[in-house]
Amino acid sequence: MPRSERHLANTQSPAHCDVDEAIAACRLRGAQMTPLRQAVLSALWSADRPLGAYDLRDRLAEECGRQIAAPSIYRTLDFLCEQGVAARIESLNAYVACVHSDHDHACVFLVCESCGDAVEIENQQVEQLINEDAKRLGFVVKHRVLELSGFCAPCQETS
Amino acid sequence: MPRSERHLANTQSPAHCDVDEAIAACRLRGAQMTPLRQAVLSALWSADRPLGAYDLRDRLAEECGRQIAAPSIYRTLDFLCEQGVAARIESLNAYVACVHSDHDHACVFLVCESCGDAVEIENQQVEQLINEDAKRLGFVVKHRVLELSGFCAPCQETS
DNA sequence: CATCAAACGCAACAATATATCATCGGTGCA
DNA sequence: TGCACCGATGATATATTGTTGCGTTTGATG
Ligand SMILES: [Zn+2]
Ligand SMILES: [Zn+2]
Ligand SMILES: [Zn+2]
Ligand SMILES: [Zn+2]
Repeated sequence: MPRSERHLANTQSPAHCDVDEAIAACRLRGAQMTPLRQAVLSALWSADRPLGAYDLRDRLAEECGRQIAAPSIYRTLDFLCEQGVAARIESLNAYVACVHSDHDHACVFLVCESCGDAVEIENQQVEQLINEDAKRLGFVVKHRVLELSGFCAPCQETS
Repeated sequence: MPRSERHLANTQSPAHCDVDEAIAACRLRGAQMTPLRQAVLSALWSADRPLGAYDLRDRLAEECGRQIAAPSIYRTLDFLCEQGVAARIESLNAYVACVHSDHDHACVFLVCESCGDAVEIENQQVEQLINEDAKRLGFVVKHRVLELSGFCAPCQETS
């Protein structure tokens, strides 16, 4: 199931957006949504799992007919992550479209070791607890990496 | 301040161990604590920041007089992480000695973007909340990646 | 149109991680 | 003793991921 339909099955997070909304939101913030940036974001939305930078390059190559160089891919991904419409999953060296890009939040990913898919959830209580810890230590948080790896429900049945 | 003295300054986590205790604990579990494994773990304990696999290789080279190949380093680090006496920080591609290896827990790291150091804390409430989320979705958690990047207290004063 | 900054292309490179096979040393056993 | 076995390590090559530097193009703006 591609990311664009995934929210139908996710009971955790009521607020969602789609790729067009994400693009519109970036434009509203004054960001340049170039063809490449839109193409990369679309590719992430239509993927059924997190994509590495080089996966993305190959997928775009098929669509565009030409090879886009690695630096362009990385720059584009950096941009999309800064805009909050995509996110990097550190434990996979891969990227996904954020399904909650209509509001500020810390993405939490459940990454299945069997099927490779990553589901995004949100938990404001966790965010708050972590912020309190950081504050107590005088640590100013700029970015949060919250990833759980394991086995998703469908993959457990088949084992 | 190397990791081996760090606990004196950490008000968060009362329970701590040192490198010798960690080695002893592995032995009790029946794990083979070879010279290489002990050397790598000691290097992590005496480091004042997370070390990449190749950093470790270079440090060990100075001590041992010979180059240890990358695969050996990675195998050793995998072993130490499985034993719970070290941990990988995904957002840095680097490794640290775990300061709470005397009991099971999810490591939480506060990673400073300025000085590069990572302080480990523990938060059982966060662990529990995350486990509940996972359970609700039928997801079986095998591993948790909880990392906050930002700026530590000392580094804020100097900016 | 002229100007300027941001985005992009391109080539080379660096850093991180893995695959594969050979070797070594202890353990158990004929 | 001689030998098969197994886990740990060594060694080489290679794969994957990410970056730097620099020149060119693009597009917004006046
Ligand atoms: Zn998100
Ligand atoms: Zn799965
Ligand atoms: Zn720990
Ligand atoms: Zn710092």
